[in-house]
Amino acid sequence: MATPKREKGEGKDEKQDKVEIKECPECGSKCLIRDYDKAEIFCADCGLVVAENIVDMGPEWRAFDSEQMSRRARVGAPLTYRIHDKGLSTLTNWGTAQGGEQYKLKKWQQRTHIANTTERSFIFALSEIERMASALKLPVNIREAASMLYRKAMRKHLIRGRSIEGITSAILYITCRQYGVPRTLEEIREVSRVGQKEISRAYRFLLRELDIKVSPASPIDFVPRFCSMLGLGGDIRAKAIEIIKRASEKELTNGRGPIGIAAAAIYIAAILNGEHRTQKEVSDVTGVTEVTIRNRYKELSEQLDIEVLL
DNA sequence: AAGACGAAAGTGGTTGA
DNA sequence: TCAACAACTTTCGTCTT
Repeated sequence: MATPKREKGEGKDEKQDKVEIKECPECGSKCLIRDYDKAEIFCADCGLVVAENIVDMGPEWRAFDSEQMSRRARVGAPLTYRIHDKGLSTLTNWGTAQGGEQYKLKKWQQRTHIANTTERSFIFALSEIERMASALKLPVNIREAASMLYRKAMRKHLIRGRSIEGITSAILYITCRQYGVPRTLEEIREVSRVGQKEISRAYRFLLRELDIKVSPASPIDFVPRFCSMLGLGGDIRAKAIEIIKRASEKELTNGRGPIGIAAAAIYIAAILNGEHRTQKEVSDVTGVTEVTIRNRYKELSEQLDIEVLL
């Protein structure tokens, strides 16, 4: 796991109006994520913040931006599942034909109907992956990996009888994890059209059927994104990661949820660096409750001898 | 008034007989 | 298959700033 650090030649007076960066200077991956809200580019693989303050947005920008945000937050009109083949299949409904040309035609229609619908659902699945990945701001290589995983699941006939929404959501969840930039189940659910229960059902199903092995997510993997969402800079991110590493050495993270650990470490790191965030703020971003943040941060500060003064 | 605290009961997933 | 179990959530009253 690469340790996040500042980019080398980051001069103070270096004007960074337009930044065009193809790959991460740290790990060389093409996993750069451009976060317009926080105006920074960071690497999805190693968490390195490649560039900050890309655009200097004035206050007026904010208003425009929030409008754009709410538009982006809407995931699109609800789909109509029922009318997808209504017109065509009723065209030649002379259903009493038993043999001859009409029978052959009907058979042919049934076959192409099946081919059309599986193709349709496949196209729909890919567009769903694209839509959700876009809402989650995932880099292209993760989208491609997700599409490939869907093809694989299709080849093994794992799709039939299951909702495309559940499968595609679970596939994104899996792929993000595999690429070291895990999303929480809740984040996936927010851009999905189905509930958490169905997503995790599909998730476990896919892991079993494709026998994919996913190592449990490390709390560190969540830190860059959560920090970014809280408006916390690189120093705090580094501090939080250091806390997690020390906790991990003392085996304080065993059996604990990685998100809770990450949330607590960030909470502590922010206070230590004089940029206090309330437990509620951290809770809203991470999706774990304030109670869990409290419990984890009590454990961590106690066991690691960190003085946390509010 | 808001944030932090912690007890107690409830939930959903994992494990082991 | 079922019950025990651990982690986490929900809820809520209390203390602190």
